[in-house]
Amino acid sequence: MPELDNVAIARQLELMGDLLEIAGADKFRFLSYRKAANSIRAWPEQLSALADDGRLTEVPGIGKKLAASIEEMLHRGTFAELEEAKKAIPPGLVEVMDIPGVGPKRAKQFYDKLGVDSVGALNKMLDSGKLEKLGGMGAKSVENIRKGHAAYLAHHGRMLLMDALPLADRMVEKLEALPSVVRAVPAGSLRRMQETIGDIDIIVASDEPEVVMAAVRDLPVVAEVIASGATKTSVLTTSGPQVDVRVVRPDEFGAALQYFTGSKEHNVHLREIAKKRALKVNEYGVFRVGEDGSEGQRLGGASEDEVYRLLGMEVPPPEIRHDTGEIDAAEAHELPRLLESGDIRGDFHVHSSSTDSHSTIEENRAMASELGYEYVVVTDHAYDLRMVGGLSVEQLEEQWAHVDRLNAEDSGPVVLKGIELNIGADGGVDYGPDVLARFDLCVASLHSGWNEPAEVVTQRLLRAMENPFVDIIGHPTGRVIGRRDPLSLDMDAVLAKAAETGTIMEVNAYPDRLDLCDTHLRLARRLGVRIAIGTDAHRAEHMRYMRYGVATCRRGWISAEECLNAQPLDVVRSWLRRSR
DNA sequence: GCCGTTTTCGGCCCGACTGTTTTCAGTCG
Repeated sequence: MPELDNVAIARQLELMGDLLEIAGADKFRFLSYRKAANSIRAWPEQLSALADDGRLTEVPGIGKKLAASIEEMLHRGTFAELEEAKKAIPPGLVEVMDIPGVGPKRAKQFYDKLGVDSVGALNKMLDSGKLEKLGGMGAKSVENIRKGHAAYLAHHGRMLLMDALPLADRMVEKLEALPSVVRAVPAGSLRRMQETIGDIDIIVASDEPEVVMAAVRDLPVVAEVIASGATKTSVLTTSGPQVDVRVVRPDEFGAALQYFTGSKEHNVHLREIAKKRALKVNEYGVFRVGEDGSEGQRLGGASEDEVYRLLGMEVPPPEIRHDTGEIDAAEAHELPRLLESGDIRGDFHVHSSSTDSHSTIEENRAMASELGYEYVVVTDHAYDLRMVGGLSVEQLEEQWAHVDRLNAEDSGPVVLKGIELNIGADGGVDYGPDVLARFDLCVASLHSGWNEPAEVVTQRLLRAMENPFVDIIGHPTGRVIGRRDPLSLDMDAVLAKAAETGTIMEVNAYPDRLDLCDTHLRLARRLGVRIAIGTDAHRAEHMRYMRYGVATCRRGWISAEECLNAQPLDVVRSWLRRSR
């Protein structure tokens, strides 16, 4: 019986919540499953370990009942209630709810009346004309679901942050150019810098909403207007993603930005706290609630600072608003000062044209200079990755001589001699200690093993970390977002070994990797493991992806003190294992 | 199903837009 990790447990609870919702269960009952799943996904320890000590109920949202279900899951791989729920509602119906325009009620109706139990089955019904005959469904509703189904097929799976950010920036720029617009800011998952984005939310401050709504409908990137009311317009853009633009009065801007930045879980928790203090928070401001429960005096909401201040809190950075501890920290005025782009002094993972990059070491160095860096590391592929021209010792000698000349020439950023080693089947690396000792630093990465069991991959990684010349582990889980699952690894064991050996863990900033991810980073931080961001640039421009690495670190609560990139060169050297 | 400095019972966040409803339900965020 393979051990269920936290994500697997969270998924089962989410499925249970979805099935309960479709079945028409009490709202707060199914919400409690989702709430528990949310905190489990972010929990730094494995629940299997907590269960052994009888500490499951320490996780917020897990009570006696869910603790028992989780114990059962850990033993049997599933739990009785879920099996029962699956008999009542086919799990395929859950996916039908992913179609815009179909929620739990309609999904249930389609199943009960037409036997729809999957997206495919719904597609057939769309063509049959039977949907129109159902109660409460008119021609327009069916047409909306038809469009939703098309959008689901075309755009199922979310877009990468790097694809969404430039589109949002362009739209914001156009809107801010309007005379009637005071401010326009992207909110939602984009502002929280999530790895992937579903749709784009933009909040606009203006006293002339109708002018803004008309302007949004006329934006050149708009392919279709889905809905357009007095204060909200939803459009499909030519590149695919849906964009929702909301207009608020300038004195409501902070409240609206806070509200639409989310996350949903963060906001729910915030409003609970407000309510306990006889306050109400909505997208228009913070209000005192009257004795009779009526909405009383408006206390503020022009800025986000004001909203949180009225609740007695510091402002949590958008990246950490997941309701995974940031609200407690904000109330206690104990939020960490997170790493910022301005803290970054260099890049620890950059390839050159000596192997498979399009850019030379000089071009990388020029980019480092443009970015204001003090140093940049060349980490070309090592010998064993022959496929991309991994370097022989002779080629390395040439590169080192070249780097020495560059560093002697002028006063640009210092180029460090690095390498991206391959972790072999036995945990060994490409070169012997005599060669490894000559690098300034070594990154070591797994480039194989996607079909190996967790124990094997974990052992390879642990072995590599016992090599005193391995300074940094590159893209530790090997995932490629939307294309390749992470390696199955015992991350607790890996990070414990990193703490023990002083090995630094990489945050690979390449936008479809972002590896380590936020949850692993929070665990690393707890264990005292240090972090290095590398862009894995394969052309000099890729070094600009550093912003995605910084965002990932921020989502993992990493501060400048914990990040190698924020240190001056002499401190960098002192953190490396080889210098101890 | 969870949770408690108002509570171990009775709460649990809030509003906009759409369509088909003749007064509101469903969906979405």
